[in-house]
Amino acid sequence: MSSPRELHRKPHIDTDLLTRLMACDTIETLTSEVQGASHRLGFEHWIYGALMPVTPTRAEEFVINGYPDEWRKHYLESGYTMADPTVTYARGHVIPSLWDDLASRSYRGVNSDQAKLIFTEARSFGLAKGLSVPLHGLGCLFGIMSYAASDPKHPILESTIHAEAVLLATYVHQAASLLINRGASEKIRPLTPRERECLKWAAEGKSGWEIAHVLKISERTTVFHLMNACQKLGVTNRQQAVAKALVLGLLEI
Amino acid sequence: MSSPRELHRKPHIDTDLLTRLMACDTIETLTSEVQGASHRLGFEHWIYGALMPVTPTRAEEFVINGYPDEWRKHYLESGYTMADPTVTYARGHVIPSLWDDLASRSYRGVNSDQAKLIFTEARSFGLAKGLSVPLHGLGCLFGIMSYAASDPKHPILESTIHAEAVLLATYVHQAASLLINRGASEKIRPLTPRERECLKWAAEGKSGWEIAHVLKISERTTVFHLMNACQKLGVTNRQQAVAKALVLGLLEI
DNA sequence: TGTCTAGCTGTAAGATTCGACAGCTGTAAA
DNA sequence: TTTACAGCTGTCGAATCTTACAGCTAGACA
Repeated sequence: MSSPRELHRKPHIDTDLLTRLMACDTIETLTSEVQGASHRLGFEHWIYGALMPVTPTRAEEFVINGYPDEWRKHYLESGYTMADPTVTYARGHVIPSLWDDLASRSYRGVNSDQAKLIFTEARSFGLAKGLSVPLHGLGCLFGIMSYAASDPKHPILESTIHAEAVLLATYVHQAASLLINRGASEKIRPLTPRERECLKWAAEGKSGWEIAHVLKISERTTVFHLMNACQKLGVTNRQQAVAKALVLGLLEI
Repeated sequence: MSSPRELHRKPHIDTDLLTRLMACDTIETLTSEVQGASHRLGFEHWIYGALMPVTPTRAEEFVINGYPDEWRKHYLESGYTMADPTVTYARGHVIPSLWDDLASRSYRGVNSDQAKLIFTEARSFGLAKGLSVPLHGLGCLFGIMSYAASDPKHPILESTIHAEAVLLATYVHQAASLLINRGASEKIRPLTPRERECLKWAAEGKSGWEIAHVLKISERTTVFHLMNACQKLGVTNRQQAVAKALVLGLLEI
């Protein structure tokens, strides 16, 4: 085994930074802290985005970034989000990837030519070498933290900066999650254990009569609990109740 | 901005390792590779676990580990999984945490005394200082990669080993996901666009009649599509179809 | 003691879904 | 040309769900 104590140097990303990030209560302060941390890793540019579900089939974006305004503007006006290989990559992967690697192969049938165009254009805006870190968890569909350096020879993979960028990404993800949830308007009254049980069995395809027998209560009572669950969730029927409870993580296994 | 090129040293976790991990097609070879990588980070012991959903409300564990057999045996026999603070922490967080920090605070009402007991016992088996990395994504409910060193003075936070442990964890998560999916028995025929549309609206609480009007087709046709979707998913009703499609990520937003 | 909540139960009418019957068009691959 | 499949449509009876009505027990809390 190697002797880590002799190999270490002071990391760029430490728990002090985490404390500062978690203390951010506005988008501006969080952006400023992330900007500083990214710079210390040698990246002039960065962007964090997360897709938060608002209904079972719709989601809204949360984005903070330290990208050049002109590039960001051009990107949005061109509708690049859906064609961006870093975004499609992040949806289905967990390991970070260099932009160079993403440019050469296409994921999920995304047009490879357009992918290369996006990276070429990005380079012309000063984003020469990039790294994208997929993010998952905390109730978001998926998220992404991308870093970019103007120096095409930035030694991302040849240094521990690669790893530190991943660590910073998780910090930002957690901090952003706090910010987003702080602004969450909809507050759902917690479900009772019985309501959760009934919803679970409903999600397993059981009818009211079957749930009643499993829980050894009357069918009327399961209807009662499921109706209460529907009201608390603010939905119109069991399908939607099951769906909403699932995406909100209310039916913990 | 700092000059990363002058600060870097060769990382312990690199893309060569990633390539080797992704090439593993058995639990044994994967375990062996992870064992080596953990050792290079100064950790004698490690464990990877993931909870994969098999139905909307049930999941099964996938675990590979390089823990002492005696400790693993005692852990399982004592039923520690549900009380383990690292596990409950991983479920709701994305940033890595030292065991020392987990021992001092309790999450989700987990008995703090039992938490401390687990860590104390672990130490007696040679797991003195530990780090747990939560993992999410790739269709699992949540996962965890824990590292432990027998040296209570292992400089986890004072070095970039902290960050590299996170990077390695994502590599293992991706590699394990490949292994798990390789053994996935149940293959679901892909849903047609119409079936997905109908399921989406069903998840939004719409009735067959309403979906028909939204999609400008007859009610009979929505019933037809939803019935086909139920057959493909192998479920008995719409509730279960919505639930299963959601957890399998078939209703992409 | 009164109020709140969780949990429980009943009847009944109307809306919705399920399941099996049967049959159409258009496109694309073999 | 045949085959396959996506998409589409119909009827009908039975099962299930939704939503009214109305009322019970037990424990927690002020």
